[in-house]
Amino acid sequence: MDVDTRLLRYFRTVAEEGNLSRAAERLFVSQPALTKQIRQLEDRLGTRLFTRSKHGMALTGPGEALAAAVPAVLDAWDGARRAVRAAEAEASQVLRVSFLASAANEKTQPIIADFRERRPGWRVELRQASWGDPIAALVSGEVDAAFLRLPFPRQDEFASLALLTEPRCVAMAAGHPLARRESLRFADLLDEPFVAAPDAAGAFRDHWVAADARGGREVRVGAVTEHPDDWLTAIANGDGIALAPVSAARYYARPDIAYRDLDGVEPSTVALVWPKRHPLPAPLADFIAAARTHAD
Amino acid sequence: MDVDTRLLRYFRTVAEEGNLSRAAERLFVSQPALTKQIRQLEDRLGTRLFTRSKHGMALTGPGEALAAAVPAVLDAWDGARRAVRAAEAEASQVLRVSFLASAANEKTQPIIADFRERRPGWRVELRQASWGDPIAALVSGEVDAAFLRLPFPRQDEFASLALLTEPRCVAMAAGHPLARRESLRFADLLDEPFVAAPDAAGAFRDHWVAADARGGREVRVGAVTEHPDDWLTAIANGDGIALAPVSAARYYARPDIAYRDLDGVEPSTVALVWPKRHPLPAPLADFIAAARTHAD
DNA sequence: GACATCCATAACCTCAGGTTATAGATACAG
DNA sequence: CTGTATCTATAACCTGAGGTTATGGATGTC
Repeated sequence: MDVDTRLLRYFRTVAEEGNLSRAAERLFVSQPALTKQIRQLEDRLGTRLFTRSKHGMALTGPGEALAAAVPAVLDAWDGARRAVRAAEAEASQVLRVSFLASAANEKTQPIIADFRERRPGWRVELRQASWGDPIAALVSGEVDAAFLRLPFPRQDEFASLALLTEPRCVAMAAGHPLARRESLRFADLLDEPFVAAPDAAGAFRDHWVAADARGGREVRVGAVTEHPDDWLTAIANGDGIALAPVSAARYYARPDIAYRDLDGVEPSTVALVWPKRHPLPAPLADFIAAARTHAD
Repeated sequence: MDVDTRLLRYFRTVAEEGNLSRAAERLFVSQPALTKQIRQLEDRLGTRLFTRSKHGMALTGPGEALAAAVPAVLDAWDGARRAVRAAEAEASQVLRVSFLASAANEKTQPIIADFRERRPGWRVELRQASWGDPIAALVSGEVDAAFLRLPFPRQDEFASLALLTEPRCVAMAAGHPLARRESLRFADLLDEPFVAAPDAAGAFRDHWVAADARGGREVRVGAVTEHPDDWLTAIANGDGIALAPVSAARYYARPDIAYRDLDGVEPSTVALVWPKRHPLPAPLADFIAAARTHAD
């Protein structure tokens, strides 16, 4: 009997949740799709994996046996994909790094140059990460590392090296009344609508609306964006204001956007992020070593 | 990225064969289906796994990395299924055993009774195996063991315990001219058409047409059958004759079939067969122990 | 007893995994 | 040098799988 790892992920999530409806939400499929898939897995294995009740789904003995065994299957496949990726990097001599916004600002190119000195013939391919899911390419193995700003989703599952920290400022439409002032305090902004990342970004989004500096008050959301271009456009249109690292004034200078110094919010830290795994592929280890020499 | 183990088996077979057309034959799919699936795997992994030429398919570096890693994935899934099956046997207290024809003849029931003494509350569920692929249920894990006659396909991949050996006779239509004789020599049968198993059964089929006793001459095939009922019908109809264990006269007695003693062919051995694996689930180990006490 | 929440089924839709037919490329033999 | 054989790739087509929405049945709680 063959099986798709998708089906095993479905099973694992149902086992963890104990409830089809919640598991379906986590998996971004409808509940009937999930119930059908779980039933199909049971039919093909020829045994019940769950008992069903009003309280949800409880694992049977065989279900527990499968729940114990599934991580090994999924980990083996993850390992296989990583082995393929490492071999492909070796063959093509390309390290893939995803990034958000301005990556590591002015440190980006020196890091890459340092790496190329350590690995003649190699190059670094930079790829834009999705704001809604900045670690997707890391998780899937499409990239080897990423320049991300702390915090990011599932941060404890990855290793990271802080490269630089810079203050955060506020970005607003050039014609915004507050744009007349050279400097602002965060307290001045509590009632302003914000351009924010999607809810799904969790702590990442909280960080960029400075949720911890609001004394429990909810942020007013003027627009939700997932890409820097959309983010800039929404700001320029006056849909809302946004916190930004001060380097944004350099990397995203536009006549219709004003950046103003800001007190009262935590600074922003850029880190190089990579999967927690031992041993690391040698080229990735070299890239990390190069980054370390340029870290603050 | 998710993957189906079917796709990994396709990849592995192509890697082994180095040729899509031959791999497609082994996998019982068409060559265009296989080329499409391999291409899809490459697209999803984002790298070439094979180089193509007139000589066929050669693995690339990433392809070799995947070829090295795939057994771990497939073995992990096999292990998961076995764990589920063992848990299910434990929960239901049922041992599943497949068999061909008359299983272990008169030894079958004493073995089962002995096992039930060792494991009160347990029972044995007997399931007919396919003649064309007698080990399918063993391979898939649907059964825990099987009563099979030696030789059987992929025999070296399984453990076995010979239970009994009996002479082979010849079965023929009751009206067959040779039915007048009480006893025959195999040399008398060389020109007779035979009722045979499918070619795919390999050594199993060779055994039952006594290929090794024919001095290199091909057998004349009067009919190909995959089930005992079809086999008996073909013999009774005079489509051909067949070698049979002498117990067939007891278990498959019919007025329209004559069984005659035969000299000049090897006897037939029934064995209990189970997967080579350590450790064995305790219930299966008990069944094997029970069978051992009843072996010749 | 009404409502909320759980899983299951029905009906439907789109696309994936297979087929056959055939094309293009290339190596080899005559 | 040409024809043939054999390799992989593509096109067109078909059936069934994996998803959806709508809804049903069961059950627990207030």
